[in-house]
Amino acid sequence: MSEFSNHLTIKDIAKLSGVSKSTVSRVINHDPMVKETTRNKVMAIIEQYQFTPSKSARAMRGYGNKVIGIVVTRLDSMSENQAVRAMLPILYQYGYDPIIIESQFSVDKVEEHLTMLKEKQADGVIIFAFTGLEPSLLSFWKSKSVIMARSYPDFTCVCYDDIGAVTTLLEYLHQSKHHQKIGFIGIEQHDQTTGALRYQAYMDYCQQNQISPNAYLGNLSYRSGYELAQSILSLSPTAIVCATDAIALGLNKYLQQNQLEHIVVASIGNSELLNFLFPNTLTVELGFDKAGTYAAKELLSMLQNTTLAKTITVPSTLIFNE
Amino acid sequence: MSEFSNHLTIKDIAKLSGVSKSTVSRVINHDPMVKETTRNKVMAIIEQYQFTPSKSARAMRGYGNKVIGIVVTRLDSMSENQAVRAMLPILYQYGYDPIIIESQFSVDKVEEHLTMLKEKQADGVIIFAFTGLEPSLLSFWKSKSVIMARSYPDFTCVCYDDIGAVTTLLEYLHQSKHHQKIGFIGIEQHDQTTGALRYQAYMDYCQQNQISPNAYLGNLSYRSGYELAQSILSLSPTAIVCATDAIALGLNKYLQQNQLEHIVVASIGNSELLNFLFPNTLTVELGFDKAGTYAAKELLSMLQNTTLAKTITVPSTLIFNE
DNA sequence: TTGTATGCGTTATCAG
DNA sequence: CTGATAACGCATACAA
Repeated sequence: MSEFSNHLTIKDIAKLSGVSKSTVSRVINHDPMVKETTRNKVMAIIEQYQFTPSKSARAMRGYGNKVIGIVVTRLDSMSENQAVRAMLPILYQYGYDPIIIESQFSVDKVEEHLTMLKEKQADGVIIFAFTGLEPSLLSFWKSKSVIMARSYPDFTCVCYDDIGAVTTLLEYLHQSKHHQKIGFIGIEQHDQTTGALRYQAYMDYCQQNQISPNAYLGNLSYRSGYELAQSILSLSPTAIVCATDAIALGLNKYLQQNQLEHIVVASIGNSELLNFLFPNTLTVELGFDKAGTYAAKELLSMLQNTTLAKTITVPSTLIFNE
Repeated sequence: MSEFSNHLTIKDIAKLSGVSKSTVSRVINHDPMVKETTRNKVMAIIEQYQFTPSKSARAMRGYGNKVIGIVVTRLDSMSENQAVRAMLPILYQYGYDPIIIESQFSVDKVEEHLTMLKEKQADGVIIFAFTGLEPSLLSFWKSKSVIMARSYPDFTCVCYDDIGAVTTLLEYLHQSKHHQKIGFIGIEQHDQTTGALRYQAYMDYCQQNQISPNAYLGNLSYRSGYELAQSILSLSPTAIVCATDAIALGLNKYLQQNQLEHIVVASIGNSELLNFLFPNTLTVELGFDKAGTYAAKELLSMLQNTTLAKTITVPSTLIFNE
């Protein structure tokens, strides 16, 4: 009767195989103390009935329902995607269920998702930060979270080397290739990292090396790069550094349309697409996948032994296309 | 003593607020039968101690740990991404935890993930199919899964209108624009949908309309489109249909380099990128987001009342760029 | 309206 | 080596 309810428990398996609940439990948990023959007997029944122990029940007994939340800004962000792809295998390996959520750059959504994760009693969170996200929101998670792409005091963060990336590009263009007139197309400064940090790095380098700055700031889109191209060309630079691959794409398109392909374009990202369409672009890679790996491993170690907060900066690397 | 262990239970809350466990439970579950005053009393304690009932324990009591697995081929696939983004909000709304996994086009990985989900007692699965994936693998999930992008008998599937998309493009080029020499660059036929189906649709249309076919098949990459461009041009087509946006990108690049921009390019996908770089490309949209919505809703209704398997084909729509 | 007792499916402790 | 039995944290029929 009650056996028909499709949902078998160890109790049923016990009855079916003529042993006690305890023994079934032992078999399930690979207790070495059970005799070969009984183990086989029980295993047979388990296989036959396709039995799987109730996850909820064993979770209650400590065999944790380990889940960690990953809050990305957008699922289709190339950079975050790469980082997430690096995290997942690590998380799985340690028996965690990653649940991925989109914030869509909305603080409200983050809050909403965070309380949801709290209710679900998630063990930890990885959050991709964005402009406007205040650390106060995250206070509850302080000891069990890692923040991506931004550095907050008292939190564990994994950052990209925005400044280093820009500087590397500039040094290469200026010192190795002897460009003197180097322009910059970036993102408006209300974006703290991709915007302000990269712009500042450019301005700083200019000042320290007596280069007269030639910079324009727009937004994250391809179009922005395209539209700002004309302005920046008025000072006839021989090289232009772009804050992102998307901007470089737009710029390259403009240069191509106007037969200005002798101008060197440099950018940050190293996306496959840019590399294919405009292989001459000089690029520096920020290390998104490495960042993902760091983040996952760091969170895991935080969850085991309470380590103290630190900020990891992933090194950027200059790419030489063949 | 034992109260210090940070992990409070309703028992503790009960003691703290001078009521019984049951009453606390009632408050938590919004039982309307509890008196205002006692509710407030208990709520106060709950707030004060930031108490959250054990997820696992209440899961065991039926307040289910609803989780559904989403197996994508690659997290960074544009099309799947779009579909997934449409699914998530729906799933959340109904209290399900989506857990996203990558198959990386490997049957073994799918199998591995599927048993993992089975162990976790996931309630349902959405799988993005790929060439080589056999329905036999999915037998266990038959009544609680939806397959994306491919149609298997006896399973609930959400497919794209590959044939319709190609036909729409051809009809427009041939009948409205009177092109007579229309080429095709596709994917090799071992890919059943993007490859074989779209190719067949092209061949069929050619045969039915006395167009002499001019088709080449490669792989999914930008480069493939670029490399096949030369071959296809030998028959000097006036329009070329591409199986995907990526191919169209490659083709467009070749045409641009060789000043052949008078040749009309058509493709399937309608990605923002292609639209920006080569706005003259004629595109048809497959409806990835709509597919995601369908899939999620369908799975949800399957999980409630056991409906019978059906295949939904998402209609494609021709896009007119301004 | 509230408290008591019981059960959910496991695992852990202790005898046997 | 195995079998009773007591937890685990919560929900609920039943009693008060």
